[in-house]
Amino acid sequence: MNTKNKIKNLELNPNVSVDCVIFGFDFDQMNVILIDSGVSKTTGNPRLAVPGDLIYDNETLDQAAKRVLKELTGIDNIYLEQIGAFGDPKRMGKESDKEWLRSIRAEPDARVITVAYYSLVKMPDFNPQASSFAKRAVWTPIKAVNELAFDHYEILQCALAQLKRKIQIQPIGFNLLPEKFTLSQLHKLYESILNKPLDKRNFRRKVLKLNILSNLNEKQVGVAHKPSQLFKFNEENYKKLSKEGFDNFGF
Amino acid sequence: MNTKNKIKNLELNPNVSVDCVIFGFDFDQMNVILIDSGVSKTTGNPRLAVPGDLIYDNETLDQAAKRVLKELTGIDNIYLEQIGAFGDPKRMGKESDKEWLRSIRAEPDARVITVAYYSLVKMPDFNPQASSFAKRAVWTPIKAVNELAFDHYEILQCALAQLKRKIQIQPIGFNLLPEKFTLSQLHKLYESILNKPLDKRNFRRKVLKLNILSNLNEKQVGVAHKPSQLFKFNEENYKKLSKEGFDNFGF
DNA sequence: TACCTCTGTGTCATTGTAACACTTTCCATC
DNA sequence: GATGGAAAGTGTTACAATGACACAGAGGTA
Repeated sequence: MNTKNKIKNLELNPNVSVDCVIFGFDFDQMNVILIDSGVSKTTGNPRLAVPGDLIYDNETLDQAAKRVLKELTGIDNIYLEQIGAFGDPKRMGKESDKEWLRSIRAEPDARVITVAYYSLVKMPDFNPQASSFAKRAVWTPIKAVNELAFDHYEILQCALAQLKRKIQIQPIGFNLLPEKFTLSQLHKLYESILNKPLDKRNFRRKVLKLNILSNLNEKQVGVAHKPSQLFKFNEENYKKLSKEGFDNFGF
Repeated sequence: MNTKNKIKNLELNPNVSVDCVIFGFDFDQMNVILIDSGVSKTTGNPRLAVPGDLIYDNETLDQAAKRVLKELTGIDNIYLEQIGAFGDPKRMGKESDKEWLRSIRAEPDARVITVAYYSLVKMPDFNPQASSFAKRAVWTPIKAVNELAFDHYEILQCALAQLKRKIQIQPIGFNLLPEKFTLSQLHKLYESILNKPLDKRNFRRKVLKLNILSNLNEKQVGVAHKPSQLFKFNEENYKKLSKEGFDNFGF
């Protein structure tokens, strides 16, 4: 019998955690927020991970993901989408993982399954502020990520795969750009996510035909070349389009 | 502190379960396996659910799903794909759910999050045999399903949505048909899953162009109309096609 | 004023899609 | 053995989407 106080319902559930993969784009490449919990005594390297922690028994998984993200990075008010559950019994088996868990968990040996979430945010609007057991929380270029704690590298790869799939079906890319953006920026974003070059003319044709961009009739200023037109995402048109059974953003 | 014996590692984890949505096709409509755990004293109706139960601490989620499915229905040796995690704290809140849980769980009030899986099988090859706490395990037409225990109705709807998405990207439909099948059967299957009529000639053209069907040069026998050609799924061609970056089954 | 850099644009050939109706083949029945 | 029923099987056409491809324009910098 589990001795947790089920009446208070304010206790951490020792067996279920959530992890949040937060993507941002800096006009050059895709980035992800990682937390650093200090140097591992086992490996001598920083213990890097995606923000995540145990859930409370009285919150939904979605709520837990939002709460944990806020507690560890200060980031709030974003839409998180579930990736799936990860539950290999050995997912926390590395010695450096165990060392970390002993320092933060009441039951460091408990078997934990985690539910992963991801989200896309405008990088400049979200400056992660480390707190709780995170010593630092920083935007990291995805290409520079190699080893992460637990199974977080695998989770990141799943998140990337889901992002690729999703961006071909829904115009989620706009979450990653500022209010006003150029077609070139959008173009570069798609190339970064899909990790392949896309023909400029064909890209423009296709994205403009969708009719979900509004030309602001403003130009870039202060650039050392022909200034670009600025656009914004037209939410009303997108909603109309969605209702008509819109389903193809494929590039 | 959780008092579970973490050394033995052979105890059920009270907080995590798996549920399995198994689809089958009977040449007419889509079906799903439901278990019946007896009549609810609260509602007077049978308690129907998708097969599911708690996981053990020493098995992966995938292993748990396979084990649970086998224990409750006798079905073995199938590929299960994860749908996602469901973790509303109120997901087991109905009185009839609680009544059921008290009869089968050591900790009937524990908060349980569940990880859902789905699979497609050839219906005639799998006759579910109820065991464990399942009194009956039966193929049920999806259209006839209305109320299920816990959040299983929601899980079923998610499984259906995933099936629709998936069948447009991968040729998973063949798992639902016998070795030898006719194009009309395949056609009807797609119509059943996508829940909309598809033009016969266009469907045939498209599916034949993919070059993943082998014409067996055999005919149906004993039907009261022009007999149909029989085909089988050509796995080698499909594998070739996948490698070349095949990504469109869309209808 | 020459040059650098990125913006912005059109055509054509090919392929995919959606809509549409009649003949063929087998069995069953009379 | 003739008739009818039931599903199989088959082509064309108009239209939309795709992919490949190259050069002039606008602004800033040196």
